[in-house]
Amino acid sequence: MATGRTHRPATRSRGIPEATVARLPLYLRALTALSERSVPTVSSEELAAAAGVNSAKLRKDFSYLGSYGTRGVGYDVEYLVYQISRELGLTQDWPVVIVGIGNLGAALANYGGFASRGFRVAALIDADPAMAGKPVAGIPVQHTDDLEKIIDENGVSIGVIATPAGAAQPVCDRLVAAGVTSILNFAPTVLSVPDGVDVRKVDLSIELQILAFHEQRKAGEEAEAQAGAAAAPAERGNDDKGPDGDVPAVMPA
Amino acid sequence: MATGRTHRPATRSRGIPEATVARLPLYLRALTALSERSVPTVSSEELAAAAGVNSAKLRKDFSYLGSYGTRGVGYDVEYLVYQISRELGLTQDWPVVIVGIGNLGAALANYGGFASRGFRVAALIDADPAMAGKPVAGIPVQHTDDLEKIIDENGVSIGVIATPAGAAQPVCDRLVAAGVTSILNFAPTVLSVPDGVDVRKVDLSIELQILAFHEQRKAGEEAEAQAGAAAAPAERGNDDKGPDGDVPAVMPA
DNA sequence: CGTTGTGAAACACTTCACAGCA
DNA sequence: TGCTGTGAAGTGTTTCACAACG
Repeated sequence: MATGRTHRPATRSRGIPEATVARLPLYLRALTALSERSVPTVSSEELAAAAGVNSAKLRKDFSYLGSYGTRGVGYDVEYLVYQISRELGLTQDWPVVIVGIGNLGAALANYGGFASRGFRVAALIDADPAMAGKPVAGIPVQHTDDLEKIIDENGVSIGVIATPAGAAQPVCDRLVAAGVTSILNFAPTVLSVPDGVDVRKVDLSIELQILAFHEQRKAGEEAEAQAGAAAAPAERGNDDKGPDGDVPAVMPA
Repeated sequence: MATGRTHRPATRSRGIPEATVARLPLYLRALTALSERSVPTVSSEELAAAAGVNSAKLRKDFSYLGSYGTRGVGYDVEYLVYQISRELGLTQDWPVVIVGIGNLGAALANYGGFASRGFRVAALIDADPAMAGKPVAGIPVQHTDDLEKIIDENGVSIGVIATPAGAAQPVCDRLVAAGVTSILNFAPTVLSVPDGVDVRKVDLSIELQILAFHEQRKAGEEAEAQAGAAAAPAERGNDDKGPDGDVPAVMPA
């Protein structure tokens, strides 16, 4: 996962577990694909496969939303798309600003997945005066000086930070002061925000580091297996990282 | 989510919990910053603050690695940097290929956070013949046709997919067939891979959708509080004397 | 002292397994 | 009959709280 929370869940939603919320977009994506293929209904088994989870989890997740299925049949695709969209708040329009229009900011501005889900890039903001006025993804870049005005005039409550690490906290502070209450942070730094403001982060290098950890472990296991260990190879592995392996670092006493 | 499961007692195995592994890069980043400021030691409290977690969790996490602290003093910064790096496998060089050199791929190629942590962009690959030979981030783009050869010659085991959704699975299949065993997927699609291959995904729009969910909830609470109205329809059974029932958060009346 | 390291308790999430309904 | 919805059991994670120790 690529993400983190800053402080308490505060209100534990309407009883919907955070883990479930995090999967709703996944279900929505799978359902949207089915909808485009005009599939009328889908079973928990099929939908789960399409979303990459197991069916018991999916049914449990849906049970938090309500009883939207029909026993013996499955779920109505269109209806479920609507219910999940509503639950996620995607039936309304969310104006978003992206701050920091470098490579990543530009990629985000161009990313089609936003517009198609109720997110509208209301403005692009960058500190470089040379960028001002230059269109990126068809939207003219504006200067940081006008940040507060832009937030205010567009009623923006969600901000995306794609600046260098050093600029992230000051930008964050200004966004929050201007009324933004949700922030998606791509800068590799910990942001501190007041209570009531949500921060999620995406750190590209963290994901790679986690992969490297498992990759290293695989290599260790191979070597070990080769060395003659019997090591029962797990039947039925889903996605599985074997237990031990790897050179002993320190045996915790 | 590419997470593993360790069935089997694992009594003595030094299995580090997945949640802990996911935080190690965070600690490492904080420690690196301290190291650059030549701070010699740090307490769990200070380091936890810098990493954005609480100190008990941090100590517990470190306890899985070994006893690297000194009671009454704290942790030696340099030593801890080394231990965590080693644990994550960052003391070795990881050649990585990026497939799909659009906006996002280019952003990734330019991202400094990789190189600084043992990841080396060994090659950039794109299906567009017009891109071939064009340097991005100083690295010439190569054509998809040569994918297998590139993987093989560079001993690549980690691949990054930044292609459009439709191209992701075929690219994934080829990467895996060529020997890649860890994949970081930016395409908004579920990849299926054989056992033994790790996939982690980063979906930009999913993060925004999660924010929208919470944002909507905030707005709802506000309105509710203001209207002093009693709660929502709540069309679902949910009796169960479950954990803590519904959370206060909203002061009704 | 002050801070780590860690059992034990609390909590969160997942999976099982099957009753109940269309 | 086939599939949903869900208690209950199982597993993983966080937090508490304090003994151990430099």
